[in-house]
Amino acid sequence: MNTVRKCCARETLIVQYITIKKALYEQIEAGMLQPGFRLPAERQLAEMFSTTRVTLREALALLEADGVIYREDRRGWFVSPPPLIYDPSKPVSLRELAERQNRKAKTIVIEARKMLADKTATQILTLPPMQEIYRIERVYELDGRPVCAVTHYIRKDIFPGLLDLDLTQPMADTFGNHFDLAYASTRYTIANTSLIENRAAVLHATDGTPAMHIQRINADQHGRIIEGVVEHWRHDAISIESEVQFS
Amino acid sequence: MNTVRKCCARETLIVQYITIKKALYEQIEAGMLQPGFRLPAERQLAEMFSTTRVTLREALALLEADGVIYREDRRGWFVSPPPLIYDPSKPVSLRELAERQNRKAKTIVIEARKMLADKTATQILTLPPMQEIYRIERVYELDGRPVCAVTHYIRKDIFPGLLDLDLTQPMADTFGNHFDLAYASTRYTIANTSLIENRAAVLHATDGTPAMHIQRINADQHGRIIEGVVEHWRHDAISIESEVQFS
DNA sequence: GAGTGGTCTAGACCACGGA
DNA sequence: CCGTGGTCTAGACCACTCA
Repeated sequence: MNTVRKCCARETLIVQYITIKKALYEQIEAGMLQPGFRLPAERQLAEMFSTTRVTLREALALLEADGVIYREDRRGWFVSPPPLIYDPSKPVSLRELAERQNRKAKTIVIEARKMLADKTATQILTLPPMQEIYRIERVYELDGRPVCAVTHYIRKDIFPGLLDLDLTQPMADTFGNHFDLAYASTRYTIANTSLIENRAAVLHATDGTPAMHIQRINADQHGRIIEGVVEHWRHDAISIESEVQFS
Repeated sequence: MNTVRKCCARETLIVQYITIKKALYEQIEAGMLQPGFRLPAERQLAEMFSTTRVTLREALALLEADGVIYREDRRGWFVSPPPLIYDPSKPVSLRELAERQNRKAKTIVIEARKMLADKTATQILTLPPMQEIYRIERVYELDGRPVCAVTHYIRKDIFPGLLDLDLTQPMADTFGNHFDLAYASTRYTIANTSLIENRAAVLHATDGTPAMHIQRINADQHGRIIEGVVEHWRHDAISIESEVQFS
């Protein structure tokens, strides 16, 4: 048994899972493995690298953290497609964004209902207590892969009857076409989290999958906060890019 | 032995490491554990939750992914302080940013040298081949904790003698005071990665620690690209927040 | 020098996916 | 129904940290 004993990343000693990570990475980068390609079974890979599944999975987790591969719950590991370039400072719908980058986007409605504003909603929309709002849960698919779980918190008093409209459309379009309101400004927050429970499930992800959390608070042309959006992206599926002029 | 067998996150069955994660999270949120507090030893925690170190570490990894705790290489797990609020669309130095948020920032120079532009530098600065540039590696400390590894790629022809100046100062100040140049626009990219090797070492992090990667390409008032900045933040230490008016 | 985290082994059972 | 990934056990050795 080729038991290379090592420890301590510090001294550039031999760390198996780093070695394995690099080996797999080279294969992928060299274009041997195309986006969407499924890696061999974990037990098989473990044997190929003369190690155990636990150690192998350390290497896979690293590649996942770097956005090189991703996991479908219980289905295996796949090579990540290039990320969608996303500019949160521009009011462009996902559909438009995807089209411009020659990707196919699809929006799926998971749930849409009227509800009493919970803590999150009250805070985001700066509401008084006991307000009714609309909450819409959707999933973005990119080239057939579910990559983002979105929750919209929307002012019910401003958008009466919203739930009767086609909720697979970009929200900005619906707001514009049916209510004559447009996004005039947005405040956004980006941080890292992990997917759990329902959010993981709708993205076919395992509990604990790393994700990028984007929250937007949108105001209309009258300066009113009309909507809060919380997005959880599979973090390999997205890259934030923006350009700013300083005045 | 309380061997709660479970499987599959899907059905909300009992998953030990999720349970443990939540238990620890509650303790922390309840304010029982203050920022900077060191968690008990892994073996101790494992025993407290009647499990093994491997499973316990799954739970810790989840909390780490959520930015609730962080790891100092070989020293243990600590409760994360609140993140620094960071707006990449504003030309504010880290020093100023930290001060405004009542935090203490310190910049440490790791290495500063003249070098032939490598692939990254050539690409970022849009240089012809075989150009000499300055590369400066620094580390940001926040309240005494190293949280960000920064690499500056700087046009040598535009900033002659830069290396003789005080490189612990904010780069914008140095550019302004000594060369009469200011940042006029920036293009930035945000993505996730993990820290490895040197970058991990300077932040006292373990190989594979999740990190936020921010790259900025800065132009001066004459429209020239003068500097590329690559930052790797411990991802619990930072939260991106910005506000935009659409025109 | 004791204790801790970093890394690794060699197994195991379960539930789900897909044939 | 088989193979796979998801989860877990019960150990082990090493190098580092810190008292």
